[in-house]
Amino acid sequence: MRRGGSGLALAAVNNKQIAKVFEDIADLLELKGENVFKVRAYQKAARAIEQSPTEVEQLVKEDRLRAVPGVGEAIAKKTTELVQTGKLEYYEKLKAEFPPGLSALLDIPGVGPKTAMLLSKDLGITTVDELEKAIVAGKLAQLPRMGEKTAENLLRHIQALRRKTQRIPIGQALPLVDEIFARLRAVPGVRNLVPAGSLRRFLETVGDIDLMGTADDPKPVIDTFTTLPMVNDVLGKGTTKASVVVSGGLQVDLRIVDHDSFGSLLQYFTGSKQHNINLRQRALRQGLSLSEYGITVVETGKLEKYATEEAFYQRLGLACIPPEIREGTDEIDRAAKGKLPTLVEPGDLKGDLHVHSDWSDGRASIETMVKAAKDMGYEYVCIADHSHGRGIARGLNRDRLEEQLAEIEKLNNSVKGIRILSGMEVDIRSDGALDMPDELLERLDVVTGSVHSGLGQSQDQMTARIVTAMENPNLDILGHPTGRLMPDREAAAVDVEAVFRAAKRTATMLEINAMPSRLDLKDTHIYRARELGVMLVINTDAHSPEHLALSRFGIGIARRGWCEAGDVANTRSLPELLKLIKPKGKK
DNA sequence: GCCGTTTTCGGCCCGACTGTTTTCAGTCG
Repeated sequence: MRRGGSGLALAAVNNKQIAKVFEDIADLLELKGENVFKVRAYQKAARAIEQSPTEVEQLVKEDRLRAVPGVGEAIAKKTTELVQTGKLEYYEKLKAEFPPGLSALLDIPGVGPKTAMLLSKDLGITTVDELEKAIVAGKLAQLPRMGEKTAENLLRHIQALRRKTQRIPIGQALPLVDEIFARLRAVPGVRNLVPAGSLRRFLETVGDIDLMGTADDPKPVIDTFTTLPMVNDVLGKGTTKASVVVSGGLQVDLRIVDHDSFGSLLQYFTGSKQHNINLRQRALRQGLSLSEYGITVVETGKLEKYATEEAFYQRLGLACIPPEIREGTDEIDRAAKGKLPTLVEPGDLKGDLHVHSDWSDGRASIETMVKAAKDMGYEYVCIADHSHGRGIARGLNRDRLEEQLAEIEKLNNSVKGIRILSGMEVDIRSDGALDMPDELLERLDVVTGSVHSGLGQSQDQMTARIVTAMENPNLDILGHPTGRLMPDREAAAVDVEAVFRAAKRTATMLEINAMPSRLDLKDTHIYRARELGVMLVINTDAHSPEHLALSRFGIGIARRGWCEAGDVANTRSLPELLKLIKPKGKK
């Protein structure tokens, strides 16, 4: 990243920042009363750019910007200006047309562009605080189409907005859903309980939870749901759906429908929004109109119901698209051409290559961890304790590592049905050196290298440090590559593209760390790594036997990155896995 | 502003709710 006071300095602009500019532009154009389709074009481009697995800076360099869906001539030109100069004149001019802060009014549910402009023009309101004061002073009712009820609702929404809880990580949401479902399954006649929305698509955080199900009689299911022990507040309760707030402030919606229309409903509520828009656009060309109720043949007006998503997609000439990739990129085209990936599944994993024991900071003995791995049905497991640089984690020095190797050998003779691989999660020191002599690392089956200290290094330093480590022929896997720890620690400044290219060159695998607080190799990272032909590995970083089951999170995020079993090293049988490690010239 | 298995122009997803209306505009998911 370059710094400097001069306007000539090139600003590094990341995808998120570019997307934010286009979202802002969409808001401002909306306020301006521009053509809604133009507004939507900016919104669509913003989303596509945010989700782009490749940094836009890279795309500009390679002149591939137009390949991003929704980016045409005008937006490509603006993006290029933004990347090259760090500024966008069009945006600056547009912003100057409105009082600052006005678009923040759009965050209030119930306030759209028309209302925001009305408030600004007639009452001079440009901030949320001013709006609140005006409502309390009873000034709102004098405006056209604004009654007492509207004022009351707006006030409530403003207050709710202030205490709104943040999106919660999927690592917290999923166990909560498990618990709710366990209780709802006890109700007779209930079937098909599944989460929908962002949770089903396995987004790393969710804003609320949508649950779906079918039942012979919805009433007892709804009743059970609204009286669950974790429910703090019931927002609404009807014959087929209910909304509650659970402890922690998270909203959970449950919808119970007939068995025969479940497919279209689930499809609709799974989203994503852009996926559904694209799907409907395509359906219209086939003379079909889609809704949550089913598929309507436009010509005859006849509604067809679908009990399963498979049948729903099939009617449109498509294979059923896995929820994790329904993000409105090119998944529909791929489905139409029969070129959907066969995504990796939990049952594909044959081992875990990053497991700690009580030799360092794990909570269980090697034997206990190994038996737990065997219970998972694994063929192999790799003990990877910390190196001594991690003093706080009781990292192993060379003597204790020697002892541990002897212990593993002993256990391999006594424990049957699973192979214990020797390994280590060795610290990558600040200069890129590994925290254990090469002659010892050479003797290990699998070596994972991780950055645990000096996380504040500059991007150039951090990138060079990691690349240096990967150039060590003894390093097989780069552990938790960006170091993000939710919710407190941001990813380290690292040039992901450069690291991935170095991984390819040095045949180093990248770890998809399944620990829900990490998941630091993100969906877009995974997609890009695959594109570059980098081998991935899904590990849990388990510190106790229960942690081994967290692999579900690694699988979920890998699926969002379009990962197939072949992209993941630990879906291979042991001999095949060892072949992947060999080419680095060890032993 | 984007985009093309009818189109380089003329379209652009769908249904529901709310509050204010006397037939609907605005907003949401």
